[in-house]
Amino acid sequence: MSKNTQTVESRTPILTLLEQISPFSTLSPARRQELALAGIVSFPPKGKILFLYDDPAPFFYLIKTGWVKLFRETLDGAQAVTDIITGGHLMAEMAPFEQDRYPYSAEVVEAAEIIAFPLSFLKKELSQNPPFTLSFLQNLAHVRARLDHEIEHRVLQNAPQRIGCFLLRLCDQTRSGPQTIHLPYDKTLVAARLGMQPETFSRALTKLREETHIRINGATIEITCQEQLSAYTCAACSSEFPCRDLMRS
Amino acid sequence: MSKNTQTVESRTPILTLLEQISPFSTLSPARRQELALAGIVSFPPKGKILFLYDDPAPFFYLIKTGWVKLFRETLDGAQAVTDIITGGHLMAEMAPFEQDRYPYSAEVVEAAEIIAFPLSFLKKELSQNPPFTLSFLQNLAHVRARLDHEIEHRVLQNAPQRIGCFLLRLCDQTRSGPQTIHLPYDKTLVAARLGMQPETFSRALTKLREETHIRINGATIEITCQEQLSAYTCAACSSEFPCRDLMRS
DNA sequence: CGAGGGTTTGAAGTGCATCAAATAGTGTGG
DNA sequence: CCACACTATTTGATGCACTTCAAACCCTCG
Repeated sequence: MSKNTQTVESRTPILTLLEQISPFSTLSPARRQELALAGIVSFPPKGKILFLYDDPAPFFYLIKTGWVKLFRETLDGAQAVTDIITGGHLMAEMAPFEQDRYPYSAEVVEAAEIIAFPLSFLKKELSQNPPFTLSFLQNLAHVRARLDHEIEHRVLQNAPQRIGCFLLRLCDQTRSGPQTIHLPYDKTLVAARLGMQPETFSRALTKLREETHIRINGATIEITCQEQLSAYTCAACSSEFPCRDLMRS
Repeated sequence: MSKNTQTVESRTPILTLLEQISPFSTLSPARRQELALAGIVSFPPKGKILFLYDDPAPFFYLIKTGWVKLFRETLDGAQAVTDIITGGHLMAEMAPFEQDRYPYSAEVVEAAEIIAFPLSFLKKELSQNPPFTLSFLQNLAHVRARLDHEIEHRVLQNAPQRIGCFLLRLCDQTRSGPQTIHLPYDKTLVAARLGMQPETFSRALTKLREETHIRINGATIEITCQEQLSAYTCAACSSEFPCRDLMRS
Protein backbone atom coordinates (compact mmCIF):
# COMPACT_ATOMS: atom_id res chain seq x y z
CA MET A 1 0.00 0.00 0.00
CA SER A 2 1.88 3.05 -1.18
CA LYS A 3 2.15 5.89 1.31
CA ASN A 4 1.17 8.68 -1.04
CA THR A 5 -2.33 7.34 -1.43
CA GLN A 6 -3.03 7.92 2.27
CA THR A 7 -5.88 10.34 2.69
CA VAL A 8 -6.03 13.20 5.12
CA GLU A 9 -9.78 12.94 5.61
CA SER A 10 -11.17 12.65 9.12
CA ARG A 11 -11.64 9.23 10.63
CA THR A 12 -15.39 9.53 10.85
CA PRO A 13 -16.16 7.73 7.57
CA ILE A 14 -14.09 4.73 8.63
CA LEU A 15 -15.87 4.67 11.94
CA THR A 16 -19.35 4.71 10.45
CA LEU A 17 -18.34 2.02 8.00
CA LEU A 18 -17.06 -0.18 10.80
CA GLU A 19 -20.35 0.19 12.63
CA GLN A 20 -22.09 -1.49 9.74
CA ILE A 21 -19.74 -4.43 9.21
CA SER A 22 -20.81 -7.30 11.33
CA PRO A 23 -17.83 -8.38 13.37
CA PHE A 24 -16.92 -4.77 14.12
CA SER A 25 -20.38 -3.73 15.12
CA THR A 26 -19.86 -5.84 18.24
CA LEU A 27 -16.88 -3.75 19.35
CA SER A 28 -17.20 -1.19 22.10
CA PRO A 29 -17.32 2.36 20.71
CA ALA A 30 -13.94 3.08 22.24
CA ARG A 31 -12.34 0.02 20.75
CA ARG A 32 -13.92 0.69 17.39
CA GLN A 33 -12.58 4.20 17.51
CA GLU A 34 -9.15 2.76 18.21
CA LEU A 35 -9.44 0.50 15.20
CA ALA A 36 -10.60 3.35 12.98
CA LEU A 37 -7.58 5.38 14.03
CA ALA A 38 -5.28 2.52 13.13
CA GLY A 39 -6.81 2.15 9.67
CA ILE A 40 -4.75 3.10 6.64
CA VAL A 41 -6.81 4.18 3.67
CA SER A 42 -5.59 3.73 0.13
CA PHE A 43 -6.97 4.06 -3.37
CA PRO A 44 -5.21 1.39 -5.38
CA PRO A 45 -5.83 1.52 -9.13
CA LYS A 46 -6.88 -1.35 -11.34
CA GLY A 47 -4.08 -3.84 -11.67
CA LYS A 48 -2.50 -3.14 -8.30
CA ILE A 49 -1.32 -6.24 -6.49
CA LEU A 50 -2.23 -5.82 -2.84
CA PHE A 51 -0.39 -8.82 -1.46
CA LEU A 52 0.77 -12.29 -2.41
CA TYR A 53 -0.18 -15.73 -1.24
CA ASP A 54 1.86 -17.01 1.68
CA ASP A 55 3.57 -13.69 2.36
CA PRO A 56 3.68 -12.52 5.98
CA ALA A 57 0.48 -10.61 6.74
CA PRO A 58 0.85 -7.50 8.87
CA PHE A 59 -2.64 -6.33 7.89
CA PHE A 60 -6.14 -7.39 7.18
CA TYR A 61 -8.34 -5.24 4.95
CA LEU A 62 -11.78 -3.83 4.52
CA ILE A 63 -12.92 -3.02 1.00
CA LYS A 64 -14.88 0.18 0.87
CA THR A 65 -15.47 0.42 -2.87
CA GLY A 66 -14.22 -1.21 -6.06
CA TRP A 67 -13.51 -4.85 -6.79
CA VAL A 68 -10.66 -7.12 -5.78
CA LYS A 69 -9.75 -10.50 -7.21
CA LEU A 70 -8.55 -13.15 -4.77
CA PHE A 71 -6.53 -15.92 -6.36
CA ARG A 72 -3.71 -18.40 -6.14
CA GLU A 73 -1.33 -19.40 -8.86
CA THR A 74 1.07 -22.12 -9.79
CA LEU A 75 4.69 -21.67 -10.76
CA ASP A 76 3.83 -21.80 -14.45
CA GLY A 77 1.28 -19.03 -14.11
CA ALA A 78 -2.02 -20.91 -14.12
CA GLN A 79 -4.32 -19.18 -11.72
CA ALA A 80 -7.36 -20.15 -9.72
CA VAL A 81 -9.68 -17.31 -8.77
CA THR A 82 -11.24 -18.08 -5.42
CA ASP A 83 -13.38 -14.97 -5.14
CA ILE A 84 -13.99 -11.48 -6.41
CA ILE A 85 -15.11 -9.16 -3.64
CA THR A 86 -16.37 -5.62 -3.26
CA GLY A 87 -17.44 -2.98 -0.76
CA GLY A 88 -18.22 -4.21 2.75
CA HIS A 89 -16.12 -7.32 2.49
CA LEU A 90 -13.12 -8.29 4.55
CA MET A 91 -9.92 -9.54 3.07
CA ALA A 92 -7.18 -11.66 4.64
CA GLU A 93 -9.22 -11.93 7.81
CA MET A 94 -8.24 -15.61 8.00
CA ALA A 95 -4.53 -14.80 8.21
CA PRO A 96 -4.48 -15.29 12.01
CA PHE A 97 -5.29 -18.95 11.40
CA GLU A 98 -2.65 -19.31 8.70
CA GLN A 99 0.45 -18.45 10.71
CA ASP A 100 -0.13 -14.78 9.93
CA ARG A 101 0.31 -15.30 6.23
CA TYR A 102 -1.96 -14.32 3.39
CA PRO A 103 -4.13 -17.24 2.33
CA TYR A 104 -4.36 -15.96 -1.26
CA SER A 105 -3.02 -13.23 -3.51
CA ALA A 106 -5.12 -10.13 -4.17
CA GLU A 107 -5.31 -7.86 -7.18
CA VAL A 108 -7.49 -4.82 -7.70
CA VAL A 109 -9.69 -5.30 -10.75
CA GLU A 110 -11.77 -2.12 -10.46
CA ALA A 111 -10.23 0.96 -8.87
CA ALA A 112 -10.86 0.54 -5.17
CA GLU A 113 -10.82 2.22 -1.82
CA ILE A 114 -9.37 -0.06 0.79
CA ILE A 115 -8.62 0.26 4.45
CA ALA A 116 -5.78 -1.71 6.00
CA PHE A 117 -5.87 -2.55 9.69
CA PRO A 118 -3.18 -4.15 11.83
CA LEU A 119 -3.67 -7.88 12.01
CA SER A 120 -2.70 -7.68 15.67
CA PHE A 121 -5.95 -5.91 16.40
CA LEU A 122 -7.95 -8.73 14.90
CA LYS A 123 -5.93 -11.33 16.75
CA LYS A 124 -6.41 -9.56 20.04
CA GLU A 125 -10.16 -9.35 19.63
CA LEU A 126 -10.36 -13.00 18.63
CA SER A 127 -8.55 -13.99 21.77
CA GLN A 128 -10.23 -11.61 24.18
CA ASN A 129 -13.63 -10.56 22.88
CA PRO A 130 -16.20 -13.36 22.84
CA PRO A 131 -19.04 -11.44 21.15
CA PHE A 132 -16.64 -10.36 18.43
CA THR A 133 -15.42 -13.92 18.01
CA LEU A 134 -18.94 -15.23 17.76
CA SER A 135 -19.77 -12.70 15.11
CA PHE A 136 -16.61 -13.59 13.25
CA LEU A 137 -17.59 -17.24 13.51
CA GLN A 138 -21.00 -16.53 12.04
CA ASN A 139 -19.41 -14.79 9.11
CA LEU A 140 -17.11 -17.71 8.57
CA ALA A 141 -20.01 -20.13 8.78
CA HIS A 142 -21.64 -18.29 5.89
CA VAL A 143 -18.45 -18.42 3.91
CA ARG A 144 -18.16 -22.12 4.51
CA ALA A 145 -21.70 -22.74 3.35
CA ARG A 146 -20.94 -20.77 0.23
CA LEU A 147 -17.76 -22.70 -0.47
CA ASP A 148 -19.62 -25.97 0.01
CA HIS A 149 -22.13 -24.95 -2.60
CA GLU A 150 -19.39 -23.68 -4.84
CA ILE A 151 -17.74 -27.08 -4.88
CA GLU A 152 -21.07 -28.72 -5.50
CA HIS A 153 -21.77 -26.39 -8.40
CA ARG A 154 -18.44 -27.08 -10.01
CA VAL A 155 -19.21 -30.78 -9.90
CA LEU A 156 -22.85 -30.77 -10.92
CA GLN A 157 -23.36 -27.75 -13.15
CA ASN A 158 -22.06 -27.23 -16.65
CA ALA A 159 -20.84 -23.88 -17.92
CA PRO A 160 -24.18 -22.37 -19.02
CA GLN A 161 -25.79 -23.47 -15.76
CA ARG A 162 -23.05 -21.95 -13.65
CA ILE A 163 -23.54 -18.68 -15.49
CA GLY A 164 -27.30 -18.87 -15.03
CA CYS A 165 -26.82 -19.49 -11.32
CA PHE A 166 -24.49 -16.51 -11.14
CA LEU A 167 -27.05 -14.30 -12.88
CA LEU A 168 -29.85 -15.45 -10.61
CA ARG A 169 -27.81 -14.45 -7.62
CA LEU A 170 -27.55 -10.96 -9.09
CA CYS A 171 -31.32 -10.75 -9.37
CA ASP A 172 -33.75 -9.59 -6.78
CA GLN A 173 -35.12 -13.02 -6.05
CA THR A 174 -37.97 -11.67 -3.96
CA ARG A 175 -39.46 -9.97 -6.99
CA SER A 176 -40.86 -11.83 -9.95
CA GLY A 177 -41.27 -10.54 -13.48
CA PRO A 178 -38.57 -9.31 -15.87
CA GLN A 179 -35.60 -7.43 -14.53
CA THR A 180 -32.42 -5.98 -15.89
CA ILE A 181 -29.06 -6.60 -14.28
CA HIS A 182 -25.50 -5.55 -14.93
CA LEU A 183 -22.49 -7.77 -14.73
CA PRO A 184 -20.52 -6.33 -11.85
CA TYR A 185 -17.19 -6.73 -13.64
CA ASP A 186 -15.55 -7.93 -16.85
CA LYS A 187 -16.86 -11.00 -18.56
CA THR A 188 -13.33 -12.33 -18.50
CA LEU A 189 -13.39 -12.06 -14.74
CA VAL A 190 -16.80 -13.59 -14.36
CA ALA A 191 -15.46 -16.47 -16.40
CA ALA A 192 -12.46 -16.86 -14.11
CA ARG A 193 -14.69 -16.57 -11.06
CA LEU A 194 -16.82 -19.41 -12.41
CA GLY A 195 -13.79 -21.49 -13.28
CA MET A 196 -13.94 -21.37 -17.05
CA GLN A 197 -12.13 -19.74 -19.98
CA PRO A 198 -13.36 -16.45 -21.47
CA GLU A 199 -14.15 -18.21 -24.76
CA THR A 200 -16.16 -20.82 -22.93
CA PHE A 201 -18.00 -18.10 -21.08
CA SER A 202 -18.90 -16.32 -24.27
CA ARG A 203 -20.22 -19.45 -25.92
CA ALA A 204 -21.96 -20.66 -22.79
CA LEU A 205 -23.74 -17.35 -22.39
CA THR A 206 -25.03 -17.67 -25.94
CA LYS A 207 -26.23 -21.17 -25.15
CA LEU A 208 -27.93 -19.87 -22.01
CA ARG A 209 -29.66 -17.16 -24.00
CA GLU A 210 -31.01 -19.72 -26.44
CA GLU A 211 -32.27 -21.90 -23.61
CA THR A 212 -33.80 -19.34 -21.32
CA HIS A 213 -34.76 -16.30 -23.39
CA ILE A 214 -32.59 -13.86 -21.52
CA ARG A 215 -31.56 -10.79 -23.49
CA ILE A 216 -27.92 -9.80 -23.64
CA ASN A 217 -26.45 -6.44 -24.48
CA GLY A 218 -22.83 -6.21 -23.48
CA ALA A 219 -22.69 -6.25 -19.71
CA THR A 220 -26.41 -5.59 -19.47
CA ILE A 221 -28.63 -8.62 -19.23
CA GLU A 222 -32.37 -8.74 -19.09
CA ILE A 223 -33.84 -11.69 -17.25
CA THR A 224 -37.22 -12.02 -18.86
CA CYS A 225 -38.30 -14.92 -16.67
CA GLN A 226 -36.52 -15.99 -13.52
CA GLU A 227 -38.56 -19.19 -13.40
CA GLN A 228 -37.35 -20.26 -16.79
CA LEU A 229 -33.78 -19.42 -15.90
CA SER A 230 -33.90 -21.25 -12.58
CA ALA A 231 -35.60 -24.24 -14.17
CA TYR A 232 -32.63 -24.51 -16.47
CA THR A 233 -29.83 -23.90 -13.98
CA CYS A 234 -31.15 -25.17 -10.67
CA ALA A 235 -31.96 -28.57 -12.16
CA ALA A 236 -28.28 -29.34 -11.59
CA CYS A 237 -28.21 -28.13 -8.00
CA SER A 238 -29.23 -29.59 -4.66
CA SER A 239 -30.89 -26.38 -3.54
CA GLU A 240 -34.14 -25.08 -4.86
CA PHE A 241 -34.76 -21.63 -6.20
CA PRO A 242 -34.85 -19.12 -4.64
CA CYS A 243 -31.46 -20.01 -3.25
CA ARG A 244 -31.95 -19.40 0.44
CA ASP A 245 -29.24 -17.12 1.83
CA LEU A 246 -26.46 -17.85 -0.63
CA MET A 247 -26.89 -14.42 -2.10
CA ARG A 248 -24.04 -12.62 -0.42
CA SER A 249 -20.85 -12.12 -2.38
CA MET B 1 -30.62 -43.75 14.28
CA SER B 2 -32.56 -46.88 15.13
CA LYS B 3 -33.17 -47.46 18.83
CA ASN B 4 -32.07 -51.07 18.93
CA THR B 5 -28.50 -50.18 18.12
CA GLN B 6 -28.15 -48.27 21.36
CA THR B 7 -25.44 -49.79 23.52
CA VAL B 8 -25.59 -50.40 27.24
CA GLU B 9 -21.88 -49.87 27.77
CA SER B 10 -20.72 -47.37 30.36
CA ARG B 11 -20.25 -43.77 29.35
CA THR B 12 -16.55 -43.73 30.07
CA PRO B 13 -15.44 -44.41 26.48
CA ILE B 14 -17.48 -41.48 25.20
CA LEU B 15 -16.01 -39.27 27.85
CA THR B 16 -12.42 -40.15 27.06
CA LEU B 17 -13.11 -39.67 23.38
CA LEU B 18 -14.57 -36.24 23.99
CA GLU B 19 -11.48 -35.23 25.92
CA GLN B 20 -9.42 -35.73 22.80
CA ILE B 21 -11.61 -33.91 20.31
CA SER B 22 -10.65 -30.30 20.19
CA PRO B 23 -13.77 -28.27 20.78
CA PHE B 24 -14.86 -30.59 23.59
CA SER B 25 -11.54 -30.64 25.33
CA THR B 26 -12.26 -27.05 26.32
CA LEU B 27 -15.40 -28.04 28.22
CA SER B 28 -15.43 -28.23 31.97
CA PRO B 29 -15.31 -31.84 33.19
CA ALA B 30 -18.84 -31.54 34.54
CA ARG B 31 -20.18 -30.17 31.30
CA ARG B 32 -18.33 -32.78 29.30
CA GLN B 33 -19.80 -35.46 31.51
CA GLU B 34 -23.20 -34.02 30.81
CA LEU B 35 -22.57 -34.19 27.10
CA ALA B 36 -21.32 -37.76 27.33
CA LEU B 37 -24.49 -38.74 29.16
CA ALA B 38 -26.59 -37.21 26.44
CA GLY B 39 -24.75 -39.09 23.70
CA ILE B 40 -26.56 -41.81 21.81
CA VAL B 41 -24.28 -44.48 20.41
CA SER B 42 -25.18 -46.44 17.30
CA PHE B 43 -23.51 -48.90 14.96
CA PRO B 44 -24.98 -48.17 11.57
CA PRO B 45 -24.02 -50.65 8.83
CA LYS B 46 -22.68 -49.82 5.41
CA GLY B 47 -25.34 -48.19 3.29
CA LYS B 48 -27.25 -46.65 6.19
CA ILE B 49 -28.47 -43.13 5.48
CA LEU B 50 -27.90 -41.11 8.63
CA PHE B 51 -29.76 -37.98 7.61
CA LEU B 52 -30.72 -35.97 4.56
CA TYR B 53 -29.76 -32.52 3.34
CA ASP B 54 -32.01 -29.76 4.57
CA ASP B 55 -33.88 -31.93 7.05
CA PRO B 56 -34.35 -30.52 10.56
CA ALA B 57 -31.31 -31.39 12.64
CA PRO B 58 -31.97 -32.44 16.22
CA PHE B 59 -28.45 -33.84 16.54
CA PHE B 60 -24.87 -33.37 15.63
CA TYR B 61 -22.55 -36.35 15.51
CA LEU B 62 -19.14 -37.61 16.39
CA ILE B 63 -17.72 -40.45 14.32
CA LYS B 64 -15.85 -42.95 16.45
CA THR B 65 -14.94 -45.49 13.78
CA GLY B 66 -15.85 -46.32 10.19
CA TRP B 67 -16.36 -44.01 7.25
CA VAL B 68 -19.21 -41.71 6.31
CA LYS B 69 -19.88 -40.05 2.99
CA LEU B 70 -21.21 -36.51 3.04
CA PHE B 71 -22.98 -35.45 -0.12
CA ARG B 72 -25.71 -33.50 -1.80
CA GLU B 73 -27.80 -34.55 -4.73
CA THR B 74 -30.02 -33.12 -7.41
CA LEU B 75 -33.55 -34.21 -8.19
CA ASP B 76 -32.36 -36.42 -11.00
CA GLY B 77 -29.92 -38.25 -8.76
CA ALA B 78 -26.59 -36.71 -9.67
CA GLN B 79 -24.57 -36.46 -6.51
CA ALA B 80 -21.69 -34.31 -5.31
CA VAL B 81 -19.56 -35.83 -2.58
CA THR B 82 -18.30 -33.04 -0.36
CA ASP B 83 -16.30 -35.18 2.04
CA ILE B 84 -15.68 -38.66 3.35
CA ILE B 85 -14.90 -38.64 7.04
CA THR B 86 -13.80 -41.07 9.71
CA GLY B 87 -13.03 -41.46 13.42
CA GLY B 88 -12.54 -38.27 15.37
CA HIS B 89 -14.51 -36.09 13.00
CA LEU B 90 -17.65 -34.13 13.69
CA MET B 91 -20.66 -34.22 11.45
CA ALA B 92 -23.46 -31.68 11.05
CA GLU B 93 -21.70 -29.37 13.50
CA MET B 94 -22.58 -26.48 11.19
CA ALA B 95 -26.31 -27.08 11.52
CA PRO B 96 -26.69 -24.29 14.11
CA PHE B 97 -25.71 -21.85 11.40
CA GLU B 98 -28.08 -23.36 8.87
CA GLN B 99 -31.37 -22.85 10.67
CA ASP B 100 -30.86 -26.14 12.47
CA ARG B 101 -30.93 -28.11 9.26
CA TYR B 102 -28.46 -30.62 7.93
CA PRO B 103 -26.09 -28.97 5.46
CA TYR B 104 -25.60 -32.23 3.56
CA SER B 105 -26.80 -35.82 3.44
CA ALA B 106 -24.77 -38.54 5.12
CA GLU B 107 -24.39 -42.20 4.29
CA VAL B 108 -22.28 -44.82 6.03
CA VAL B 109 -19.80 -46.33 3.60
CA GLU B 110 -17.87 -48.50 6.04
CA ALA B 111 -19.65 -49.92 9.09
CA ALA B 112 -19.33 -47.21 11.70
CA GLU B 113 -19.73 -46.34 15.33
CA ILE B 114 -21.33 -42.98 15.71
CA ILE B 115 -22.42 -40.90 18.66
CA ALA B 116 -25.31 -38.51 18.33
CA PHE B 117 -25.53 -35.49 20.62
CA PRO B 118 -28.34 -32.99 20.98
CA LEU B 119 -27.75 -29.99 18.78
CA SER B 120 -29.06 -27.85 21.62
CA PHE B 121 -25.93 -28.62 23.61
CA LEU B 122 -23.72 -27.34 20.84
CA LYS B 123 -25.81 -24.23 20.39
CA LYS B 124 -25.70 -23.49 24.08
CA GLU B 125 -21.93 -23.76 24.25
CA LEU B 126 -21.52 -21.61 21.17
CA SER B 127 -23.60 -18.90 22.76
CA GLN B 128 -22.21 -19.12 26.29
CA ASN B 129 -18.75 -20.64 26.28
CA PRO B 130 -16.07 -18.44 24.69
CA PRO B 131 -13.17 -20.90 24.89
CA PHE B 132 -15.34 -23.55 23.29
CA THR B 133 -16.40 -21.13 20.57
CA LEU B 134 -12.83 -20.16 19.85
CA SER B 135 -11.83 -23.79 19.54
CA PHE B 136 -14.78 -24.38 17.25
CA LEU B 137 -13.71 -21.39 15.22
CA GLN B 138 -10.21 -22.76 14.85
CA ASN B 139 -11.59 -26.02 13.57
CA LEU B 140 -13.73 -24.19 11.09
CA ALA B 141 -10.78 -22.12 9.97
CA HIS B 142 -8.96 -25.32 9.07
CA VAL B 143 -11.95 -26.58 7.19
CA ARG B 144 -12.17 -23.37 5.27
CA ALA B 145 -8.52 -23.51 4.31
CA ARG B 146 -9.06 -27.05 3.11
CA LEU B 147 -12.10 -26.11 1.05
CA ASP B 148 -10.19 -23.23 -0.51
CA HIS B 149 -7.48 -25.60 -1.62
CA GLU B 150 -10.05 -28.10 -2.77
CA ILE B 151 -11.58 -25.56 -5.12
CA GLU B 152 -8.16 -24.58 -6.34
CA HIS B 153 -7.28 -28.20 -7.01
CA ARG B 154 -10.43 -28.80 -8.99
CA VAL B 155 -9.55 -25.86 -11.20
CA LEU B 156 -5.83 -26.41 -11.64
CA GLN B 157 -5.21 -30.15 -11.36
CA ASN B 158 -6.21 -32.82 -13.83
CA ALA B 159 -7.43 -36.25 -12.79
CA PRO B 160 -4.05 -38.01 -12.35
CA GLN B 161 -2.71 -35.03 -10.40
CA ARG B 162 -5.68 -34.94 -8.07
CA ILE B 163 -5.13 -38.61 -7.35
CA GLY B 164 -1.43 -38.05 -6.77
CA CYS B 165 -2.20 -35.23 -4.39
CA PHE B 166 -4.64 -37.48 -2.56
CA LEU B 167 -2.02 -40.20 -2.25
CA LEU B 168 0.61 -37.78 -0.99
CA ARG B 169 -1.73 -36.72 1.76
CA LEU B 170 -1.98 -40.35 2.82
CA CYS B 171 1.79 -40.56 3.09
CA ASP B 172 3.94 -39.75 6.04
CA GLN B 173 5.35 -36.58 4.52
CA THR B 174 7.95 -36.20 7.23
CA ARG B 175 9.68 -39.40 6.14
CA SER B 176 11.37 -39.80 2.81
CA GLY B 177 12.06 -43.03 0.97
CA PRO B 178 9.55 -45.59 -0.32
CA GLN B 179 6.41 -46.28 1.64
CA THR B 180 3.31 -48.35 1.25
CA ILE B 181 -0.14 -46.97 1.78
CA HIS B 182 -3.66 -48.31 1.64
CA LEU B 183 -6.61 -46.55 0.10
CA PRO B 184 -8.88 -45.90 3.06
CA TYR B 185 -12.01 -46.83 1.12
CA ASP B 186 -13.31 -48.00 -2.25
CA LYS B 187 -11.75 -46.70 -5.41
CA THR B 188 -15.23 -45.73 -6.53
CA LEU B 189 -15.52 -43.55 -3.45
CA VAL B 190 -12.11 -42.02 -3.86
CA ALA B 191 -13.17 -41.15 -7.38
CA ALA B 192 -16.35 -39.49 -6.13
CA ARG B 193 -14.41 -37.68 -3.42
CA LEU B 194 -12.08 -36.30 -6.06
CA GLY B 195 -14.96 -35.35 -8.33
CA MET B 196 -14.44 -37.85 -11.13
CA GLN B 197 -16.04 -41.01 -12.52
CA PRO B 198 -14.79 -44.45 -11.46
CA GLU B 199 -13.66 -45.16 -15.01
CA THR B 200 -11.73 -41.94 -15.11
CA PHE B 201 -10.16 -42.80 -11.78
CA SER B 202 -9.02 -46.17 -13.02
CA ARG B 203 -7.44 -44.76 -16.15
CA ALA B 204 -5.98 -41.77 -14.36
CA LEU B 205 -4.35 -44.03 -11.77
CA THR B 206 -2.73 -45.99 -14.57
CA LYS B 207 -1.50 -42.77 -16.09
CA LEU B 208 -0.13 -41.71 -12.72
CA ARG B 209 1.68 -45.02 -12.35
CA GLU B 210 3.34 -44.55 -15.72
CA GLU B 211 4.41 -41.04 -14.83
CA THR B 212 5.65 -41.49 -11.29
CA HIS B 213 6.69 -45.12 -10.86
CA ILE B 214 4.26 -45.88 -8.08
CA ARG B 215 3.31 -49.53 -7.72
CA ILE B 216 -0.34 -50.51 -7.51
CA ASN B 217 -1.85 -53.68 -6.15
CA GLY B 218 -5.55 -53.34 -5.56
CA ALA B 219 -6.01 -50.90 -2.70
CA THR B 220 -2.35 -51.13 -1.77
CA ILE B 221 -0.06 -48.58 -3.32
CA GLU B 222 3.66 -48.28 -2.96
CA ILE B 223 5.04 -44.78 -3.31
CA THR B 224 8.58 -45.45 -4.46
CA CYS B 225 9.54 -41.80 -4.54
CA GLN B 226 7.53 -39.01 -2.97
CA GLU B 227 9.64 -36.42 -4.72
CA GLN B 228 8.79 -37.79 -8.11
CA LEU B 229 5.11 -37.96 -7.22
CA SER B 230 5.01 -34.45 -5.84
CA ALA B 231 6.94 -33.10 -8.81
CA TYR B 232 4.20 -34.45 -11.00
CA THR B 233 1.17 -33.44 -8.94
CA CYS B 234 2.24 -30.30 -7.13
CA ALA B 235 3.28 -28.61 -10.35
CA ALA B 236 -0.40 -27.77 -10.74
CA CYS B 237 -0.84 -26.41 -7.22
CA SER B 238 -0.08 -23.14 -5.51
CA SER B 239 1.37 -24.83 -2.44
CA GLU B 240 4.68 -26.57 -2.34
CA PHE B 241 5.28 -30.06 -1.12
CA PRO B 242 5.17 -30.99 1.71
CA CYS B 243 1.68 -29.53 1.89
CA ARG B 244 1.81 -27.63 5.14
CA ASP B 245 -1.10 -28.55 7.40
CA LEU B 246 -3.58 -29.67 4.78
CA MET B 247 -3.19 -33.23 5.92
CA ARG B 248 -6.22 -33.61 8.09
CA SER B 249 -9.25 -35.35 6.69
C1' DC C 1 -7.69 8.10 -35.76
C1' DG C 2 -5.19 4.62 -33.87
C1' DA C 3 -3.82 1.57 -29.93
C1' DG C 4 -5.07 -1.73 -26.81
C1' DG C 5 -7.92 -4.48 -24.12
C1' DG C 6 -12.13 -6.91 -23.94
C1' DT C 7 -15.14 -10.05 -26.52
C1' DT C 8 -16.58 -13.05 -30.04
C1' DT C 9 -15.97 -16.59 -33.51
C1' DG C 10 -13.75 -20.45 -35.80
C1' DA C 11 -11.10 -24.71 -36.06
C1' DA C 12 -8.85 -28.26 -33.86
C1' DG C 13 -7.41 -30.88 -29.84
C1' DT C 14 -7.80 -32.90 -25.12
C1' DG C 15 -9.76 -34.65 -21.09
C1' DC C 16 -13.27 -36.54 -19.05
C1' DA C 17 -17.91 -38.69 -19.29
C1' DT C 18 -20.81 -42.11 -20.97
C1' DC C 19 -22.24 -46.50 -22.49
C1' DA C 20 -21.18 -51.20 -22.87
C1' DA C 21 -18.95 -55.24 -21.71
C1' DA C 22 -15.33 -58.03 -19.81
C1' DT C 23 -12.76 -59.25 -15.68
C1' DA C 24 -11.54 -59.60 -10.94
C1' DG C 25 -12.87 -59.93 -6.27
C1' DT C 26 -15.87 -60.91 -2.34
C1' DG C 27 -19.20 -62.97 0.39
C1' DT C 28 -22.98 -66.53 0.46
C1' DG C 29 -25.25 -70.78 0.76
C1' DG C 30 -24.94 -75.39 -0.57
C1' DC D 1 -14.48 -76.09 -0.86
C1' DC D 2 -17.04 -74.76 -4.78
C1' DA D 3 -20.50 -72.41 -7.56
C1' DC D 4 -23.23 -68.47 -7.65
C1' DA D 5 -24.53 -63.78 -7.09
C1' DC D 6 -23.18 -59.44 -6.65
C1' DT D 7 -20.13 -55.68 -6.52
C1' DA D 8 -15.87 -53.40 -7.60
C1' DT D 9 -12.70 -52.51 -11.13
C1' DT D 10 -10.86 -52.41 -15.63
C1' DT D 11 -11.01 -51.89 -20.58
C1' DG D 12 -12.80 -50.39 -25.02
C1' DA D 13 -15.31 -47.33 -28.06
C1' DT D 14 -17.45 -43.17 -28.70
C1' DG D 15 -19.29 -38.55 -27.70
C1' DC D 16 -19.42 -34.13 -25.59
C1' DA D 17 -17.71 -30.16 -22.99
C1' DC D 18 -14.37 -27.43 -22.41
C1' DT D 19 -9.76 -25.76 -23.72
C1' DT D 20 -6.42 -24.04 -26.79
C1' DC D 21 -4.71 -21.42 -30.48
C1' DA D 22 -5.67 -18.07 -33.84
C1' DA D 23 -7.89 -14.33 -35.80
C1' DA D 24 -11.45 -11.04 -36.29
C1' DC D 25 -14.29 -7.68 -34.23
C1' DC D 26 -15.69 -4.19 -31.16
C1' DC D 27 -15.36 -0.51 -28.04
C1' DT D 28 -13.30 2.88 -25.48
C1' DC D 29 -10.06 6.29 -24.61
C1' DG D 30 -6.04 9.02 -25.39
